[in-house]
Amino acid sequence: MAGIWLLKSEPSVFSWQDLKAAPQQTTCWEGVRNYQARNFIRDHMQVGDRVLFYHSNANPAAIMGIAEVVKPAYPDHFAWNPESRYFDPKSTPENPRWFMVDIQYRRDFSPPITLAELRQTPGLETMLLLQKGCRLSVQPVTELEWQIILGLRSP
DNA sequence: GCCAACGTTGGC
DNA sequence: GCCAACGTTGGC
Repeated sequence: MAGIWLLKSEPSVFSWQDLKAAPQQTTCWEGVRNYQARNFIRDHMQVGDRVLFYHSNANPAAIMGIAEVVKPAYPDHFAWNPESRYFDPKSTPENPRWFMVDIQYRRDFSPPITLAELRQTPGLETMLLLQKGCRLSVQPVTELEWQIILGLRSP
């Protein structure tokens, strides 16, 4: 069964609007430099997985909409570029340390689902995003959490 | 801008 | 393997 994920992005770095404006409304998800997040990407993400796109360090912090994984994990070549902010000299083409997927826009939540709204929603109390101190930028989402969140913006 | 929470690094 | 120091995240 296809997985469900929540991806965090700071809108000042890469926003939901940036995704929608990208060619084919698709982007590579470069720059993940945390091992736990890397493992989710490399070992568990599949084409067709659904993605909640979350704006962190934003006002307000919110889930902006839904995207989908359209390319399976491949080496994050930004790690090999000394000019990149994501450069990591310990990652090489022969032995890549970091991986990314491509995601494509699917639809908006209108309005976005703010962190405050998520916190008020019954059934989401154990969602990883809402746990104190959880900084993980790639998080698995349960089917139940997904259904509850979709229900907040059912057409 | 503050600061708590967390992950990583590196000396020992 | 321990753990202090440091850097980063991210809500507020």
